[in-house]
Amino acid sequence: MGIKPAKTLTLSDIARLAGVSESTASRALRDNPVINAQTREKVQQIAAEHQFKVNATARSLRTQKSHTIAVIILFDAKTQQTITDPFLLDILGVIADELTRHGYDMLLSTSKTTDKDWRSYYFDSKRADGLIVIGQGEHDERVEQLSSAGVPFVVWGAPTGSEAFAVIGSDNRQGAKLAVSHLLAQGCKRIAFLGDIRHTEIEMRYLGYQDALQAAGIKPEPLLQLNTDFTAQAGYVQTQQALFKQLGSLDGIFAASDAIAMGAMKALLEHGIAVPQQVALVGFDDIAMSAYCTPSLTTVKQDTQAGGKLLVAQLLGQINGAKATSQLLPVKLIERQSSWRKD
Amino acid sequence: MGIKPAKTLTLSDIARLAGVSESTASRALRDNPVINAQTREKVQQIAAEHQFKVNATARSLRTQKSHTIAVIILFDAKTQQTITDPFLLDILGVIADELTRHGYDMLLSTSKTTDKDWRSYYFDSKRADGLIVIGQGEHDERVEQLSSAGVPFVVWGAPTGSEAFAVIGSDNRQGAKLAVSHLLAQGCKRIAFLGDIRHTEIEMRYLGYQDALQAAGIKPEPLLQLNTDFTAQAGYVQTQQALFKQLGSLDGIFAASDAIAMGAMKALLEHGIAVPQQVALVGFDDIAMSAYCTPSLTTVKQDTQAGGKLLVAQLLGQINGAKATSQLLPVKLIERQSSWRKD
DNA sequence: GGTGATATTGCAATCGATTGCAATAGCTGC
DNA sequence: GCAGCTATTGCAATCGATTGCAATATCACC
Repeated sequence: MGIKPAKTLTLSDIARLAGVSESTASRALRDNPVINAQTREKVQQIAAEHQFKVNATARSLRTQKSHTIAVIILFDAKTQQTITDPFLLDILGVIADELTRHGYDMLLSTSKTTDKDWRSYYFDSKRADGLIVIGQGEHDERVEQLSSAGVPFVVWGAPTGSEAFAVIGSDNRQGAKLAVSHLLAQGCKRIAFLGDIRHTEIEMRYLGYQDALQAAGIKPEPLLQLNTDFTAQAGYVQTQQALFKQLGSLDGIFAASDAIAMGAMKALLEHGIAVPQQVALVGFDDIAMSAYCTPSLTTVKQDTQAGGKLLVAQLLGQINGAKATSQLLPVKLIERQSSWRKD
Repeated sequence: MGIKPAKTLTLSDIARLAGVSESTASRALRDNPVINAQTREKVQQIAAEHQFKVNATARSLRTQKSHTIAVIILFDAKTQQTITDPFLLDILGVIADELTRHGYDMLLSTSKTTDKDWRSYYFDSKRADGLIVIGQGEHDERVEQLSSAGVPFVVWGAPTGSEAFAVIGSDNRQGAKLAVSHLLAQGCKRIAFLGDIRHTEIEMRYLGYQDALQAAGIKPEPLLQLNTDFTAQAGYVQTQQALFKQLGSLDGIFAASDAIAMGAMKALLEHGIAVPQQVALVGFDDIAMSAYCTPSLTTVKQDTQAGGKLLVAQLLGQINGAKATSQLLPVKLIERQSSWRKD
């Protein structure tokens, strides 16, 4: 108190202080080469002295560019819970850094809220110049809408090669195949799949799972696929149920995310089942924690660094008129203790 | 291609279509009671038909309100890495939901980028009406600056009762005291503290640690406090080093975050040290994973739900002229296997 | 000295919505 | 039939910056 919040200065104030017109001041601040060097420096110095900052709103209105990207995190419409998967934070961090590096602001939203119509809310209203949608979810219609509306946007999800918009994502199928082949190589015969195949990405992982089994001459058993939400809790519960039921002879589990895998591991250990000796376990994502559980978790590493950068690059390119293309990112199997049977 | 992005309509288009003036259209859309009911409905219907959305930029410029809050995540200036702690995602999710519930957008930024001056960048430029700063860090000067500049903002950190701005945060000291008292009650005699006390919040936890020891007549040993970053890796490394060094007689560890605790647990188990029998372990935060490691992690639960809501409520209140006040949130000890010596 | 080219600067319109104030129409009551 | 109200609507200014175009100054060169 006592300190009166100095009324923010406007460009016209700066112009007056520098003894030039608003237009000159504006050009000087934007380093327009048409302005005399001395004038430019004088204006810039005065602006700096007074800590003048261009009013972003006015600029946006005039230039018709918000220099802002909306990032929308989709999550399960059923479990109306907040975002929790650590993997999200990973990729979000990369996107945030990339955007700021390019001079863009990031508007973050979880889909629950702006339920109906992102396009209207973020794009038509000029809040954002483009959208990044994370999690293609269950073939969301809202994404399809976007593509037919000329809105610049990219999706983190499962590229199929045939979609009408740009999707960036890991090679889920190949990753899953690597994981399951690895389990088979460790001697596993009956491998369960924990993951909700109604999500496109997970569906691809399930296909990779089947690929690996078939390549080994094993017929996939539909009963071994258990729809599981993206949480440790869901992994725990499903594993418990699976073990209590007819699936007693399991000797391997492939979980569609590391969080699920950790839940599964908990359930196994609680039942006195040795990991990896009795049941070998592989996850997906390679979140930071995976290396630090016991036994440490074998998993398929998604390259969030490359993914985030690519999302941003493609989107900004699209905003500048280029055509964005889908892209599949290579993945890598990280072998750790949860699957490693050395004998 | 083929689909031409229909030029977005403006208010004046709607007004023309409805056969009224812009002012009437504007008032009709905002449910201004001075407008005739029939006129209002006609305008609203036409607007809906054409999916008209008010240009947020123009509105912001005219009303001098952005209806946007900037959320700034501070992290260690030393380890210039991206945000990774799962706890952040927790509270971020709550804040995001709360803000949208109040009709505000959320601009997210990590401090690395807008290094110098958030006030200028977010507030002076009118990008945001207020700021939420997460992680008070090491007595950041930039926060102090804010308070003397009349910018509406609140901080998630460690309320001391004497700061010049509103800080919301958990009762870190009490939480730590609970945790360490619990360890003592389990029979621990020499308890290490893993956490970087240059962070205000961690400093408070260290004070609570000392409180508990002193209450039990034990003199805290400075050597048992090890500065540790907020990662599982740091927890792992520090624990390893601690064990290799002179601290062989440890029988308890209090980690300043769950991530650190999990790293510590890994190191202990790798060395064949039984948890909790030889060394009992307690963390802080209660992130989702804590219940699913093995042994499951005893921890101090922070109420992110209450915290996020309070941050938003205080900030919006402040924007509307109320005075924001600091507040200490109660915490709760969650006893799990990593510390429970039943005998 | 005159002509044209070049370097700088300023005028004024513009982006799209909001809002104070004035204007009009319709109605009431005497 | 008219003063005085109320209910509605529209005019025009405004928020703050950007930019096409015009205006002026300066200089070179013949």
